[in-house]
Amino acid sequence: MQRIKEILRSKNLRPTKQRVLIADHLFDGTDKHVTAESLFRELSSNKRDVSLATVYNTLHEFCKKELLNKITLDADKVYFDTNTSLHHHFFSEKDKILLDIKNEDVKISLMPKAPKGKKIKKVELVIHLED
Amino acid sequence: MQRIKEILRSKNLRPTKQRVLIADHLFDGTDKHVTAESLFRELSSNKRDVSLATVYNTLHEFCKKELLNKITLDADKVYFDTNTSLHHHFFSEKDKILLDIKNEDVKISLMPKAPKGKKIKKVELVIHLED
DNA sequence: TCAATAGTTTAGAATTATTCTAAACTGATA
DNA sequence: TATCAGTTTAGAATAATTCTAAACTATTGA
Ligand SMILES: [Mn+2]
Ligand SMILES: [Mn+2]
Ligand SMILES: [Zn+2]
Ligand SMILES: [Zn+2]
Repeated sequence: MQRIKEILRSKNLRPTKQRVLIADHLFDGTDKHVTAESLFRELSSNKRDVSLATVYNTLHEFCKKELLNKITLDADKVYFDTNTSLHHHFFSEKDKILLDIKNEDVKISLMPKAPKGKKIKKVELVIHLED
Repeated sequence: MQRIKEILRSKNLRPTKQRVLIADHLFDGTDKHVTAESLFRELSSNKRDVSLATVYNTLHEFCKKELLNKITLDADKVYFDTNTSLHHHFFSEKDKILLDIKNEDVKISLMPKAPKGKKIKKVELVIHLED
């Protein structure tokens, strides 16, 4: 719990009850891809300590502070990735499931150069799956 | 106009007034990335010959018949691509603009293998841009 | 210790892209 | 030309997300 509070403080986020609960759930050491709804559901399975609005607020703040990465490859459902290291994804549209691809399992040996006046912010490889 | 009707007939789509109007606009030889709204706006600039529901219906049908490709990389806005050949995209989240990357400008020399029981449907490289 | 306050949480309303429904319409066919 | 499957449509419904504004709370400095 102290570890979680440290993480929050280090990002200038007050360690409120709700943020600690959310961060504790998210940063438990296992990589996760959550949606606002899935996270809200998991948190409120027992007690209702966090509102949906706070889940949204917190996910966005965590993104801004680079504790999470936002992934949008499905209309109407944004995923948040606790694995903030460089990596890619498999995506099964049918199952709505995201799987990590380790960065070393992909090699892009030729990349186009960015259009004039723009910089490359992120290179995202999505491998869409079917059965 | 006859060319457009041929395209539709070849896909077993009745060349209705609305579909011809839409297809004529989409398949004019230049590659486009449209949204339902943008297409609806462009079509109804003068006369109102097509309803928004029909725009949605038609875009989905054209996708099913592989006259278009669906691209979802922005929550709440689906893009439809008239360029159905193999290629990738730059995406500027700020401008909400998609730019084609020619397939030969990208080389992926190492690809992970699909998870057991799944096949690779599509490999999508999205290069996110910033200023 | 505690008051002040900036930051945070919240319920519920609003927004918005998209889908659904069911009735009216129309292109193809015989 | 009648028939009917296929198509279009307005408007309602849905659903993820954002907004609003009032209540709450962690922090801080007196
Ligand atoms: Mn939507
Ligand atoms: Mn949405
Ligand atoms: Zn991931
Ligand atoms: Zn394209």
